[in-house]
Amino acid sequence: MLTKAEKPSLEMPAARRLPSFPLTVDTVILTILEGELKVVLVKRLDEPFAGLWALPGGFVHEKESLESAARRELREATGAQDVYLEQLYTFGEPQRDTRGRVVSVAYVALVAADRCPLTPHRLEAEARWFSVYELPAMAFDHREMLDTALSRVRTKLEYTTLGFQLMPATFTLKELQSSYEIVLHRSLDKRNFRRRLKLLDLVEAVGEKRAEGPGRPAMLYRFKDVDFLHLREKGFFLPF
Amino acid sequence: MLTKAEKPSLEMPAARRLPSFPLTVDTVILTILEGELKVVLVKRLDEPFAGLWALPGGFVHEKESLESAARRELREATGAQDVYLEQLYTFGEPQRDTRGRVVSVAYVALVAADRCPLTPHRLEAEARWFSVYELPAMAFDHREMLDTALSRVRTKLEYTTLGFQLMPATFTLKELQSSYEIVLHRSLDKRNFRRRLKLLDLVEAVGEKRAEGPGRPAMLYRFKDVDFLHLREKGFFLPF
DNA sequence: CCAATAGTGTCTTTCAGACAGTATTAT
DNA sequence: ATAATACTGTCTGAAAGACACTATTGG
Repeated sequence: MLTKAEKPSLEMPAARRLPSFPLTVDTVILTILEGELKVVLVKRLDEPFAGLWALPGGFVHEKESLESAARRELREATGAQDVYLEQLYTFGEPQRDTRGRVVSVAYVALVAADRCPLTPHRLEAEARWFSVYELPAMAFDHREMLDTALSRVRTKLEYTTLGFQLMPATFTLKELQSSYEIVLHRSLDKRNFRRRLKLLDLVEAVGEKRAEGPGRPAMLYRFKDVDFLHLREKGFFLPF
Repeated sequence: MLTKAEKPSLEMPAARRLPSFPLTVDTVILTILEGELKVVLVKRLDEPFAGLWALPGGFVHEKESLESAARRELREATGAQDVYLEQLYTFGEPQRDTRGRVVSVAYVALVAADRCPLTPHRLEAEARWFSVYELPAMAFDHREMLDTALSRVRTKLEYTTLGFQLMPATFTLKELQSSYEIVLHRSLDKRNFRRRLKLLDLVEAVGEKRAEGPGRPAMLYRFKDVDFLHLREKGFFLPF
């Protein structure tokens, strides 16, 4: 564990050892699937809370950064790589894990629907997408983590380009608006939504979509390479 | 360290022990003093970085929550209690501490100028208030922590009642505006500032202030018990 | 031509930003 | 009366919110 460095070592200073704690990362992985905001949960096989559902997470390795650990969990749970990942909050109540004290650094990830393996799975445990409005009983303080994540994402959606992360490469404006509505859990006015998109100069048309059902086909759009300074002037930010 | 619980224990599951890490909390303690935004730094006596200045911090005890640990550090560094304290970010790069891997949970505290002991001191080390614009070389990644804290505080100042925390119980509108200007590091228009205060219904007059210098004396104000729902309607929030 | 969905423009209100003069006090 | 500081009101432009009709397609 601690490197036996030449000069000062964490083992030396006091006669007694420093208290140290196992560290975990837990990731709140969100996507939009089937018109709903969904989160990945895995079924626990081991105690404590065996049989309950939990956020994908695991212990931080010796020489791994926190974000690397979170990305590792993300990859194991969904196969997704290079997706948006943000540190959320650190949960460290002494009693939060019944086995002993474990501190957990929670992360949020947003993945685009088209980059999610349809059924994420790990070797160790069953994993499923759950609607954030139809959640099973959850282990540890994972429900609190999820609530914190939703609150963070909803706030940031309004003044950052975070929403991009949930979309496939091309999409219709209707689909984009739906995503916002699903995350924010309220309806938006179509004209006002589009007016604002135009004002912020966030998207550009790429072609026409063949209609899937009846009715006029919608234009396809993609996100433009955003001009950070331009956005800031309008009180809009990148999500990091 | 880990409780030897009856059933599952963190020592059991695998044959090899789980990696575990010493955890520290570091607190960015901000106040307004002498017309400047200041932060408490303590001079390090021990390696690593002996002689450099650092944020007040220390190891998390066995059975202490993270916030308790931060409050303990806050109390040791300044004597302040019952002040605003918010978790900021967790810094966990494997190489951030040269002694070995230490993960640090950073907190921000805002203290009112009249609640700061004039010269904070600890037994172990010299402590001083530094202007955030005239900083000495700092240990570890503490400079990054401070920058993160400033960014957080500035953002929250604009849409929360966080600014309250920097003020004494009563104050003039001029003083309040000065505090905002000092934190935000830009000047504000007096009339627009007051208009907004009135709109949000944040303060109430309590009497008159005896003039200290020449000129018309200013009214004294205090913060009202804020109506959370009312604020939310106006896009304003409590700071937690 | 009908059903279904995509796309667009205007009015009103609110709020932020820029800006200058009056009021009260001590000397 | 003068100097110093406190206090206040208006105009303008930008953006948000509310709201209804036209356009394009397949059947």
